[in-house]
Amino acid sequence: MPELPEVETTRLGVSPYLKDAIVTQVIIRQFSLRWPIAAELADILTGQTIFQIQRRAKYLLLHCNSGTLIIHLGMSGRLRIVDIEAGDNDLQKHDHVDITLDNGHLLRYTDPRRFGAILWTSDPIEQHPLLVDLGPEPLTEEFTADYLWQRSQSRCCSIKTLIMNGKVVVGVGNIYANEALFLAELHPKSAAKNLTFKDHVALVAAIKNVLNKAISAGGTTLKDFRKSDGKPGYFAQELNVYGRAGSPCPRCESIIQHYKETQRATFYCPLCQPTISD
DNA sequence: ACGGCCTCCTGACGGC
DNA sequence: TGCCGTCAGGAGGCCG
Repeated sequence: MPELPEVETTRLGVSPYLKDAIVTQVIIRQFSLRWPIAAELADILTGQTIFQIQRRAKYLLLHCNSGTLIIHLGMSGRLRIVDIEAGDNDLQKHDHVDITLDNGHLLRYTDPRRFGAILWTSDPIEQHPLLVDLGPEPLTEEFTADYLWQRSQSRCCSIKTLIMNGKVVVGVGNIYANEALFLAELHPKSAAKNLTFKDHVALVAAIKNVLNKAISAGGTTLKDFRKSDGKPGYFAQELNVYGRAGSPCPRCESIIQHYKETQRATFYCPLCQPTISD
């Protein structure tokens, strides 16, 4: 589930419970995630106060007294807040980590595919190897058409590959890359360097637009954030092309096409998103 | 430096 | 019903 809007929704949902809470206990049931959870994590984290919950790209950063807990949800990760008293009853398959707090709640990390990560660092967070080379946040003023244009000029890759590259801009996953290219009326395969400046203006606006809308839609699920596990699909009815191969384009009713672009499912409208020739 | 392919893992779904 | 192949929202690592 987690693309940037999901991670941001998660941050908004868990922050009120985590902020200024003290960790009283850490239970790790499964150490084997993308990278192994440090054996000493429970000892390190217990007793720490969580001061601030930040998001950078798709990483959640829990700033504590003596360092930062880095959480990534991978493809299938979720966080939820559970009442301590309900804790054992609520336990489900793939609930790998519990972080118990002094306010009667615990933060529970679930991840069936285990592509996610939970890492601790006591170094300055911006220098962490996973974060140091990341591009700008798409929803900040740093991410402009001028910037993306400049980053396109030396590239041979497709525009879709470019906007999904975290060193260029973070947080644009496969769904929103597809959707943003539809809104900007650009073929995913277009060579980045062949697009005009005007194309970049449209694309940057489309990326910001689709991410903001998805975050707003996530906000509506926020209400039942503590209930079950907020089913996905709340933004699904707003998707124009993703997952809609063979269906009519919502704009012109041409049939949505489908292919693989660097191993990722890619969808486009052949009429609205014309091919750019080299 | 860059682009493309592979990989980690479980679960859902479609075809036979 | 069950078995098997295919696919899935991420992204680091490796190779050319």
